[in-house]
Amino acid sequence: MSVGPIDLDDTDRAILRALSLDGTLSAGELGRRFGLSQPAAWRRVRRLEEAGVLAGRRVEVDREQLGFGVTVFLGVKLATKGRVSLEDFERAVTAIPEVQVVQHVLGLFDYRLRVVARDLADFERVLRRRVMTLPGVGSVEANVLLTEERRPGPLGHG
Amino acid sequence: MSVGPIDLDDTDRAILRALSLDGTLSAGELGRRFGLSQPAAWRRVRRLEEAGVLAGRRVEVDREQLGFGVTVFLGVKLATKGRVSLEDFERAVTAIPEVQVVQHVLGLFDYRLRVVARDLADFERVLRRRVMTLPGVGSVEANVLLTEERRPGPLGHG
DNA sequence: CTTGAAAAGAACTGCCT
DNA sequence: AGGCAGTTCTTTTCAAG
Repeated sequence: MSVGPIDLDDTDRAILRALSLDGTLSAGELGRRFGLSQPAAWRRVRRLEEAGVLAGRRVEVDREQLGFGVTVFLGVKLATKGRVSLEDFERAVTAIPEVQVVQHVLGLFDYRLRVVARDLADFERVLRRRVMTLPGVGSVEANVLLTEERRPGPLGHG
Repeated sequence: MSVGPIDLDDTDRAILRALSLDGTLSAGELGRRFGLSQPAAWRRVRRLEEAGVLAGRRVEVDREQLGFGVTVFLGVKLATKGRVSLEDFERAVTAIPEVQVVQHVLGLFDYRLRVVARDLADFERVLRRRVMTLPGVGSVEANVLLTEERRPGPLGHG
């Protein structure tokens, strides 16, 4: 797999930035934008994929369009946190379909969950019947998502 | 755009689930998996795109491969939260390149940020010189990401 | 819904500077 | 590294059942 440190030049970073916004861009289009031929752009993309920098391509599903208008972030603090209880918790939380993301974290909480629901009443059902009954749960804190903005993020020095 | 409620059948949901895992799947491959011809599968994908359910295609960039080994979630509570201070905060936070996601939330915190850094020393620099100096910041709480698992999430009833 | 075909475009290869 | 030319595959659309 990864054989060592990959160093990117400005063109690689421009390609990554463009593909982060629109994953459908073809090698030809990338080449047109950044002054490369189609094969040259294609070889750069393949190199980024082989290096593991481009880790995969995903579609973004708009949950609002599917009737899931509520997104809540839960911070979970476990009551007991031995090795076994972490595994129990992770296995159980993975079985809740409304949970989109499970993050094991260090700090005030032990886990952070991204949960989607149809509305607040639906969320309350998930919280009471699914989350609060998870094995080892101590305290749970919630934040309801209002708006979210994703940014390109850093790609290294230029 | 969206003209009303879109109802999906089991095949649509199967397609969405498959594309969430691998956005490169062709219409032909989707048809093979779910018992459709290539044009039939292609028409379903196009319908999902036109309905806005398939909101876009993105590449996933592995920040670890680029030397950003540390991801931290920050919960930010504002000291003053008038309309102006929200806008000031959002404009200023957007200018920090290390900030990947800005979420305006309701609850214990006002904003949640996803921040990436090269290491903890680098994160401390971002925290002290960039985040703590944002306009209107009250208290900041941090959780360091250990592991993260994304799941398909709910797509509606069957 | 299906199959088949055709046109366009994207991906990929080899060779050359 | 990059470009050019060519081949192959997929996508996209259409015709017809």
